[in-house]
Amino acid sequence: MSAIQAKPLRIGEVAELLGTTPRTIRYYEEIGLLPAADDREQGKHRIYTQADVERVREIMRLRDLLGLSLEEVSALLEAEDARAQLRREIRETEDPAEIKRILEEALGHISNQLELVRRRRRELEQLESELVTKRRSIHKRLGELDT
Amino acid sequence: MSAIQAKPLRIGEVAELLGTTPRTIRYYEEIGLLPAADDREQGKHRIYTQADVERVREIMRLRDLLGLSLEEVSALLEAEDARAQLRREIRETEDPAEIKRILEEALGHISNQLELVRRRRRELEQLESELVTKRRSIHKRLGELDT
DNA sequence: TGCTATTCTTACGTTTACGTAAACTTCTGC
DNA sequence: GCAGAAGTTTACGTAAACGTAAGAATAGCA
Repeated sequence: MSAIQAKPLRIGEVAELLGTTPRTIRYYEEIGLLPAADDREQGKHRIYTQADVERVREIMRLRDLLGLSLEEVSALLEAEDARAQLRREIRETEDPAEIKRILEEALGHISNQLELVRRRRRELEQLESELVTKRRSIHKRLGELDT
Repeated sequence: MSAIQAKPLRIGEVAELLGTTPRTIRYYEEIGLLPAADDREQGKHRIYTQADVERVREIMRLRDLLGLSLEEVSALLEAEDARAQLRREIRETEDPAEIKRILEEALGHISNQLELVRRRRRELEQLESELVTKRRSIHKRLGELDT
């Protein structure tokens, strides 16, 4: 499974990949949405892994698709990060009650997100069906025109 | 069919109905998104019909659901208004070629919107299925915990 | 008719999410 | 090892979409 680690990217390449700008990526780091590599010396170039790219993509997706503010995205991702951390801790825990608690909390978060996404999807479907109806009506009139 | 014309509303009532504020509604009028009743004298209260409410609702829907800027919403609604106007003119036109042209233009606009909506919906569905997968994996682990 | 809640107008303020500029530094290819 | 492209830091700028405040006017109601 372990994919070959793609070559590290620079900020401009990441930006182009995602259809955004370096400024945006720096900004996300600035407000804590992206982790700042703590071993980067002042003035040195930032480097990004594939995982970093995915994270930025995820940020933009939540921002655009769900219309969340960056602060909301932040809260959401922090919760996810916390869960990821806990998942690592789980490996060292033997207490099944504790594991269960952690998993159930994660479940709660995911269910909440899912609710959000589903509500949005339903609203979009509503809008879509209204448009389809409109379109059909136009088609009908165009058809009548030919008779 | 003709529904009883509900009583006219004041700006605060409209705002509450839609979960927004009077300021927002005035702002939409200010930038031309909402028509300004031309018979309202300076200082008099604005009054809104049910149709007005629906228009504001539509604006907010396009804004939130599709993530359009108010300028984009404006362009989109102006196109719709123009079509509505043309539909009225159609009744006075006998030239079928002209009618056809108008209808086909409308069709184009609607199809564009539909594409936009569908793309968004598909993206949301993608996100949704990822969340479902995550959730299932957690459920599975919770299940294993009980054995 | 008077009271009070609501609205109006005007105008400046605010937040979010970056854009832009400048002066300097780091990388990378040759 | 150097030229040029890309990146860094700092700091001010900005556009969109309203928020807010003040002073005056209006509208529904007792």
